[in-house]
Amino acid sequence: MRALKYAILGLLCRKSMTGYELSKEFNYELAEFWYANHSQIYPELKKLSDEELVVFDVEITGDILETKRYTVTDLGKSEFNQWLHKDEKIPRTPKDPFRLRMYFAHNLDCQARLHLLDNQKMQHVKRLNSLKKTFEQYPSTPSKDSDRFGDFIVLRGAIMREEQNIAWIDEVISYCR
Amino acid sequence: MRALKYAILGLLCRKSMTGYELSKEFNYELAEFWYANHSQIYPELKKLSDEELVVFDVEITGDILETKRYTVTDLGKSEFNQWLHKDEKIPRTPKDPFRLRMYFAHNLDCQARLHLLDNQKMQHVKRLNSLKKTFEQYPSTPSKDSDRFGDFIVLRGAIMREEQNIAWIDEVISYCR
DNA sequence: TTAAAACATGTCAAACATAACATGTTTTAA
DNA sequence: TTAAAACATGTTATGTTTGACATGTTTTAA
Repeated sequence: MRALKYAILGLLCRKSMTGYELSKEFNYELAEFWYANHSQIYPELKKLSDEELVVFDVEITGDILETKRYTVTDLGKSEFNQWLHKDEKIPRTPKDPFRLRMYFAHNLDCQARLHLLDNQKMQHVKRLNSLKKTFEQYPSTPSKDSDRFGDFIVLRGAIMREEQNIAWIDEVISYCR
Repeated sequence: MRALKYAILGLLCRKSMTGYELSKEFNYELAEFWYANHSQIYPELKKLSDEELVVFDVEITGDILETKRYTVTDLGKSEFNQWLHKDEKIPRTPKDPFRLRMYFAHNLDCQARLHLLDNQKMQHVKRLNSLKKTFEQYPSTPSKDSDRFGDFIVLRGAIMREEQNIAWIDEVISYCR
């Protein structure tokens, strides 16, 4: 499937970027639905370059520091657009290590169970608050054709996901009392 | 982290099982939060056996078909229980290829976008209905100490997750019109 | 009786992902 | 001026996951 390939091509369709900049995207904004670290990104960029889906220019920062700025080619744009139109079967539900633990919860006494649940809830609440803070920066829904639309909807999705996670934990807590 | 190891140990704590039976668990019930296919399970069972966390007896089905029934040892039980008590940092949000696509939605015209969204929604509705059907088989909430409690809460979680997925898609559809 | 489905256990190659190793430059703020 | 943080690009080892290859037996239903 090579999702990383298309994630990179999509980002480069917006604007030319360096590997380092791409890496930051995956570790911050995009992280709500995709991530990759630099040890995956640099080799993938090389591959895309070999396939002539991207090209790069070398820039000099300061005196000698070289950085490669990648730009998507017409071929790259075309492959990206083809992928973008594809209907997809929904994947298997993603793995969830906490739910795996809770699946075996009957082996835990009430106190231990509530301890784990409270800890998870706290973390999800924290994440939700940070997402909400980011969301406040949108004064209104961006136009459905602006490139901020994508950011907006996935942010809304992340908020809904966290709210749902918390609601589930609350429900389990109520069963345990 | 070796989550599969603990998933298998947890299942074997309930009752002794063969690799084939474990495999079915991962491809049906457990699939809402964890999955693994037999090509992972058989090697893992061998490893657990080498580590003396499980033992097996060979049974004969029919005339000659050999099956290995695995049982967790005291050491296995102890390691499983240690793992079960562990507080865990919530992992990164799981990857979601459809949200990745929608992140780049501004490159698609309205019709193509709605086509993809409708298609995804349909699949999630289908999955939700099948989950709800399974849920109906629970006349009431199982006791929090029975081993059906785990099944019950993760099933509730799966239903909530699908409802949230559908709600998100509906919201995005409404923005696109 | 026979064909299909289910049972049953394994290996292997490729892809994907993570963390650590490796090396250096530039900017910022104390 | 100097130390820390951020910038910048790579490789390597390890572990996880998937899908295909491989081989056979037993049960069920047409």
